[in-house]
Amino acid sequence: MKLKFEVLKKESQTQARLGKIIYNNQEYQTPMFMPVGTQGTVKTLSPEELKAVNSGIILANTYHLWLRPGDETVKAAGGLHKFMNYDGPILTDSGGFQVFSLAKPKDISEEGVIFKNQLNGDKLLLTPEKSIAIQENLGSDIIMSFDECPPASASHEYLKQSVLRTIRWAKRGKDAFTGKNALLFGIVQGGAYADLRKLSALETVKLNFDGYSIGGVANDHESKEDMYKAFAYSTKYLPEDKLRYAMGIGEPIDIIEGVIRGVDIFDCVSPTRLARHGHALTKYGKINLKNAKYKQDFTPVDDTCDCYACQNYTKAYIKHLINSEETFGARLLSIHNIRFLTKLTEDIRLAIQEDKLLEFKDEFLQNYYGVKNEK
RNA sequence: GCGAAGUUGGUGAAGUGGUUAACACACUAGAUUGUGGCUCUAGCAUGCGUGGGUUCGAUUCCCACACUUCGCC
Repeated sequence: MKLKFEVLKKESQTQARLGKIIYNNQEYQTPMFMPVGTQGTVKTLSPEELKAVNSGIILANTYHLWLRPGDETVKAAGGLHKFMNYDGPILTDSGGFQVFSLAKPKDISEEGVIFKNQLNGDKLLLTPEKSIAIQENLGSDIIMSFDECPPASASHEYLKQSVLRTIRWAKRGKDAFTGKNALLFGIVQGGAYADLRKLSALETVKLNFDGYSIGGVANDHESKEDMYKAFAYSTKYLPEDKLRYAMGIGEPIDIIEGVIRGVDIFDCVSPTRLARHGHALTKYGKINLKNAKYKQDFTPVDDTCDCYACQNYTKAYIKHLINSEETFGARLLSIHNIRFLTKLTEDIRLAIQEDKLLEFKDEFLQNYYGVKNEK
């Protein structure tokens, strides 16, 4: 079934929107944070645990599932939902980010991108058409166009050529898309340049996608200022009635600033990756449970949190698990960190409802970056 | 009691008559934004068993003592 989206309310002080997604007879609200499950699993969490932290859409990755187990296998299983036993909406990345992170410039051509299969060394060609076909085989609900994601530090000229190529690729992908059961998103690129974001957004919107992504952000150590410009310059030209998705964004402050600039959905590996490295997001900032000061701290990770980890376990115990490389530690912290971000978006939605998003931001920042939690 | 070998940071250990005692693990702290869980960065012995001697200079050479391990009574 196709996912439906509608905007319920616009906030009075900012560009923020409160929205609703209907999927599989379930209702979800935006702004939303989406955990990443690259290989058909949000690392260490079961689908039941995802539901328990009030997670909605999750991500999966075309490139990884294409290589293993193969999209044909997932299709034979009845699609990714059945394969991984998850009945919520699934969004798939197109492999575009892997163009950025894995391919060398010489491997990128008009036809597509040549990858070396990291598992066995095979040479593989991923094209816009192929990417869409794989995503349809996977049974994705929200499909991404295959884009080129250049570093933020790239020159204006390079970024312009990249934007134009991404638009040509978007058109090819749209033509290949069957449109049966999924939404197809176009991707806006253009770094932090107002003219390029405008060009990219307007030309992509002309192709009439079901939603729009903002790509090329949070890479290459760009400044936050540039990231926020990229948000604003992109959403300015996007239709009001379609979902807007900031790709790869997940620091709490970046989510808030994105919402303020009209972004609806965000994804990020950070809650689960930070968890595996022993870090926890808390109301009073990010803490590192590897730090010696938590050795005998028998209080919860965040005493304002309602998650399974905070309700049942202490910092000292989770620290011990992390130090001992026990996977249960990573699981507890992943549950907590994802819950922290889904709770953040719940609070953001409430603030939009009350037209108090800027006040909420100030209060959040005061707690998160202000007086450090020393106890 | 006699003989042999050996004593370097939390651990395993390298090393040299002369500025900053290698490396690894552990530990301490930091990084991580469309995920390899990989990883990366930085810190970590003012001192080389104790005392004395030789020397311009000793962790390194010599002597004594202490301790450890092994062998023999």
